[in-house]
Amino acid sequence: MATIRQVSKHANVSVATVSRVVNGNKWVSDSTREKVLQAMKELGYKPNSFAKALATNRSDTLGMVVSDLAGPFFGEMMRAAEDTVRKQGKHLIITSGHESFDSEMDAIEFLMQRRVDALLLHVESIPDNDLIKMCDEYSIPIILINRRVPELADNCISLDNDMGGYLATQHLLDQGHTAIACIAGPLFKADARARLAGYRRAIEQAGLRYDERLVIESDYQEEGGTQSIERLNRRKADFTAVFAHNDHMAIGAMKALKADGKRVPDDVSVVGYDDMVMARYTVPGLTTVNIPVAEFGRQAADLALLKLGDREGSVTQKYQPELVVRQSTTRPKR
Amino acid sequence: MATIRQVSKHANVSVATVSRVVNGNKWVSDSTREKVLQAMKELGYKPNSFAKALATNRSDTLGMVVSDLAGPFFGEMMRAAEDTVRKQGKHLIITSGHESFDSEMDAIEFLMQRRVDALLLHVESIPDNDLIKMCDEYSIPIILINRRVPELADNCISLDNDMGGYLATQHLLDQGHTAIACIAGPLFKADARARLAGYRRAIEQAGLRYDERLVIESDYQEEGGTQSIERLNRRKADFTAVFAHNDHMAIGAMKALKADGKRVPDDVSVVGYDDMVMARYTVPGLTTVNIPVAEFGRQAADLALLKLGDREGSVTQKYQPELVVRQSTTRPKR
DNA sequence: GGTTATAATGTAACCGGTTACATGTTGGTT
DNA sequence: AACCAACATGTAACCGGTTACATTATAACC
Repeated sequence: MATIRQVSKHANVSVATVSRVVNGNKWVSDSTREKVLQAMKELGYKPNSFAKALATNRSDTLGMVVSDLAGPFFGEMMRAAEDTVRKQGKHLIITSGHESFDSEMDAIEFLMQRRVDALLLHVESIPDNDLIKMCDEYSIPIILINRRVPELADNCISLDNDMGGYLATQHLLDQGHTAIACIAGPLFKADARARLAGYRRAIEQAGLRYDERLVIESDYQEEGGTQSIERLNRRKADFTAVFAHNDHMAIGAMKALKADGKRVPDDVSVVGYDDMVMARYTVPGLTTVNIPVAEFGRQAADLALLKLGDREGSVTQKYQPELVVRQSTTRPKR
Repeated sequence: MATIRQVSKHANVSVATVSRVVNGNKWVSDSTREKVLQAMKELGYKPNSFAKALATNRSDTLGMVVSDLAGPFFGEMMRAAEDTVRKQGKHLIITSGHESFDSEMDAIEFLMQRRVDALLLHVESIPDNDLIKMCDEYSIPIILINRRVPELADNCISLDNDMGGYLATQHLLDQGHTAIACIAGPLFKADARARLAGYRRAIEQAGLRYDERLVIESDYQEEGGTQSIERLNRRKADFTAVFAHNDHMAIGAMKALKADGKRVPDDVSVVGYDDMVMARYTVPGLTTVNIPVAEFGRQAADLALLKLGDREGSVTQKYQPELVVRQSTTRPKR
């Protein structure tokens, strides 16, 4: 692969001149520019990004860590982030954190070795404190996606999960439900806690009592949703509606209800959370809370570019979820 | 950020010695090694991957181009490829080709500038000829995923699409269908042509006549599936089963059939292709052809590593699809 | 003691760009 | 003719690693 010196020889100019042509510096006469471009084409010259990054101490690349490369959630986010970054002529390197502390740290290490200009992190296993330390230590912008660390508020892009839980519950209350079960995500996760808080807020605001027996802590898996219904049954809990903290669990719950001979929504209404693709295809269609996933990616990238000084303006950092009403909810029939 | 020279000063040794410690070279005494490791820790030293890559002319990184970062198909593939690559201590940079020629070339350009050690390409818009030229020009392994270019057979990981079309059609024939419509993908794409060829082979092998009026060329979109049924109706085509070249179109077709008052599978059986996640959630569950997506990613990575000499053994390069039977197909009722 | 093999460490050129600074050229002013 | 501004181009140091080769220290053998 041709180097800048080969090009300079071939075009009978100095390396500095070639560099100027490549970088669009204006101090080059038209005739020289032509000569150089010609030489570049003839030799198939492509600048070596390593040499460039080494010399400039800039990689023009942002790094992104996601929990998992598969899954609709991350796909949309990555796409939006990449689009945004590319429009600025920069690039995005995406790595997977595999939802484990070591692996997430590994991924960050890798990106730092590549000297990325900024980090977009969607990490779940690294505690707040380590993140705070990291922001101190590394001198590049670090954006946290779908996470809220008070000390790093300026670097967080997060969803108002409390509001989401509130919306879902309020929708059921509006329809006349008064006994609403809640299948929660693992409560060590902040988003599950916030969704639960929103649920509770709606319940109490409606003048109802918050009943712990109607709340089950589960695991965000479909199977967990199924088991949660069974656990509710064993508790002999009485309810006409279920709010699950994600769509997987909602689908699991619907299966369990069906197995019990209950009809959705006639006997029990169900609301999910996330609006995954499949929510459109279940029968009945799942009423759920939409997360603006693509927005997350776009805005995280924008925020990073902003901090790098490559973009002007400001960035919204907290998003409002929206309720998507389908067929899995209706007025209680009894 | 500390450099190797700072570390060498701090530990009172030469840069060569530090480099030896970092790279696990054995010509270092234990006491010196200790000293150096200590210095590295104290300064928080992280090797600059650019400098390293520049000096060694190796990046220990593979590049991957996918059509779209979102979508379950690519997600699984990326994950499998990344896992495989990481196990070899290397890394993967993924970029999106956005299904356009310019964009795909762009992505490749970017990866070449990063001097990746090999390319894993899932591209659709770059013609065979350009790919062949590329393989000549670049001196690194280039693996083509889900594509079959005869001249580059050794670098292709592909699915036997002909077999997939055959399997789907044969399944319907086995159940007794004799009038099977086919909603094809855009025929400028090789995979659609192969699936159609498989369909035709099964039909003719069964002693039936290949009837062009039962074949519609569509666009791989859900809406296209819907329209295809309408077009078949306008042609007054008579059929008891439909084979769609992907699940999106199959779902669109089912909707159109339902709108026509026809029941699936009692009046018309439907088979899709791809086994996307949603195929499990449609009603009735969609019979479809499974693509071993994760295998694609894994094997593409393995093949590249093999060619780089970092792995031994051989790699299967053509995969057999499998039929997944669900509830959308049954014996014809008339 | 001299010779030699082996281990441990250092020196400096090199990878391929960028860029501060030096130098050369041209045309216009006074 | 002398001077200067503006433009065009070249030279060489530098970014932070790797590594061939040189050098020195240590032990072993005759």
